[in-house]
Amino acid sequence: MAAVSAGTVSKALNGGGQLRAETRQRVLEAARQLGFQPNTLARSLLRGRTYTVGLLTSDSFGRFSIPLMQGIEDALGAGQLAVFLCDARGDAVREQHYLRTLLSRRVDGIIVTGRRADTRAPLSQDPLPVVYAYTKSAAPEDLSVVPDDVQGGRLATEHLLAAGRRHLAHVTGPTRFEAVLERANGMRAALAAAGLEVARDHVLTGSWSEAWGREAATELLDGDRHIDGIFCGSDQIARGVADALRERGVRVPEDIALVGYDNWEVIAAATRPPLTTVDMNLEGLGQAAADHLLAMIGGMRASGIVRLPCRLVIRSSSGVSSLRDWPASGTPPA
Amino acid sequence: MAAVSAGTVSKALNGGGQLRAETRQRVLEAARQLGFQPNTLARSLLRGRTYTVGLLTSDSFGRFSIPLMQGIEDALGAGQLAVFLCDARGDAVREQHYLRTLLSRRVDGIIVTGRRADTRAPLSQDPLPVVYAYTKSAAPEDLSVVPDDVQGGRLATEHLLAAGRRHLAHVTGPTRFEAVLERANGMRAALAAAGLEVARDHVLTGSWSEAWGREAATELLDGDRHIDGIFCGSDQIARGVADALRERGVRVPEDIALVGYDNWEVIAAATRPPLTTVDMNLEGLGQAAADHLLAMIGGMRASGIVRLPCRLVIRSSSGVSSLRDWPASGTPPA
DNA sequence: GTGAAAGCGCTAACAG
DNA sequence: CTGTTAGCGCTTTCAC
Repeated sequence: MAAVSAGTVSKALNGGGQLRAETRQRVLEAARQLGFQPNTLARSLLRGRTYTVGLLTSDSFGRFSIPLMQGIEDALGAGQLAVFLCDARGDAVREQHYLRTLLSRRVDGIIVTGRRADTRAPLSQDPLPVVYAYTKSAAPEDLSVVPDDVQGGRLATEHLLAAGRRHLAHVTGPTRFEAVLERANGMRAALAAAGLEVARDHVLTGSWSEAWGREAATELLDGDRHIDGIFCGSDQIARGVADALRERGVRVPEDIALVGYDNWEVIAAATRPPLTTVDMNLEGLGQAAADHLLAMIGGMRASGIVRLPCRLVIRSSSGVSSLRDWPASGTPPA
Repeated sequence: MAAVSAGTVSKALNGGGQLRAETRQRVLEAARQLGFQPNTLARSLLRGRTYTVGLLTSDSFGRFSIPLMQGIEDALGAGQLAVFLCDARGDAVREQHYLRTLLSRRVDGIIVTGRRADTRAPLSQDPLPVVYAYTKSAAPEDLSVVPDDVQGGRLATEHLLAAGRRHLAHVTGPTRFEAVLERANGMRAALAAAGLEVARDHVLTGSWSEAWGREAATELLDGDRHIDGIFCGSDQIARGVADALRERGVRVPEDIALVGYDNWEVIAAATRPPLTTVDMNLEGLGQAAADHLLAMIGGMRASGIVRLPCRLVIRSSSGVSSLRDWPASGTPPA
């Protein structure tokens, strides 16, 4: 239509080569009129790069995957990379199937995500850049990006200490989750730094549910323990605790200050009073993972475990009003 | 390696052509040893089909998108189709950008999803199969798959009627959502069928939040209304209502039976008492949308609005114990 | 039965 | 400056 050869069109559209401006205009105009979209497949075939990455969830897409995916999409979409979605549902066979699919589609790299930040078996796919996000690869030569749950636990505890609380309890989830241990360790570290420690019967482990939160709160009140602050391993637990306390006539935060974990908006904001809680900044984590992957695709080698800091979101359950510890518009330090 | 030509390899791997069994074996063995994965791009280039579809969320991936995506992935993954993820964040410019990307990548079709089942502008992309899932295209020649919210409202109401309740109220979300109107219409229809109607001051519209549920419950109790059943437009609202009722000494379900909407497990199951609620079966909806898309890719023409039935999930808030209205293992009628 | 050749849509290198 | 050629990895005729 522009009466030029295919090669010339290519140069015109990609801004390359030596072309007369008039010719370039003519081609561009024709392309516009025809609604011409260059065929990415052909280009990929030639270049050996697809500008596509695979997103492989080992567990189903859940609440944690959403912000993570947004962050990943953000970081990759800006770089014009497309994302292939693969939900293995925790099934190794499905995962293997998806892995083959991604390889045959020649993705430039893969991001593997989990439901909890626990350790998992590596993909063992030598020639391809892989980043593990919100899950840790058991292989030390892999790169994993996870939230720093020790720091998160510390953050929550320091906040309670800053609020003048000295008799803290911890109500958390099942000990088989690494996060449970790490958050508790963070708590202990913060207490130790203040010359305090947490009594053995002030740490209650159970499930991640509200029901467990209510049960644990009851147990804490029934014993003869003096408690003025509770750090909960999740917002769901914290909500259960808050409900049980209120129904027993214990005031939050006046009598007992409360800090949750996850910043699950729909839970944390609806709790009475709204929960101060630790935010793992999963969107930032997704972005960081994607950025690392891009670097690896670019030839950079990287391995080990990158821990990203959590931040505290302050609402009223902790009785301290102050700004968030970093500005909402800012990004967490990488 | 198998000492045959590329053409022969192709026939061997794809099971086509006339080959000696021994040759085929030799090729297969060599492919296995080499870990050979045929390059899907090259194949797509040739066939003119990519076995890939785009998933375009107009709103961010949220709670409703998860089951939807699972259903879509299920239906497509089984057919060996891959899914490109595009999150337009409700931004028309981003959406346009993604649309171009998908076209240049030559997807076989597109599924457009929304956050609420409301009407949206069509993609106006003539030559490509498109299905709208959990959102309705304004163009009648497009195909949209949405939950039947009128039927959902009817289901909830009939259940309350079956529980012997006759004085029903409705606490729901903002009237700008089509679902709010449709669910209310379903309620009215069910009541009319029983020779009843709902008083104007028994329908309270507000936001989708727990706080609104609490506020509305208080309002209902403070007025001099006799109410023995409340149908709530969402589980969050229902939870707020349940909390407020309990705190006012009203027993659920003995004094007032409660039915929610969404079957948002984490809310519905944690409510005291656990909520009977309407499930829109979004996973099934995703599957149906994907199946329709496959049919369209296969050459079938289809248009209009497909409404999929909701089902009732019975817990204790409605005071009726019975089986779900269809077996958990079954699939909803398409 | 198997190999050789052409071509999917594009771009890079080289001619002209 | 622009056109021609070759080739990315695969499948599909068509000879042999």
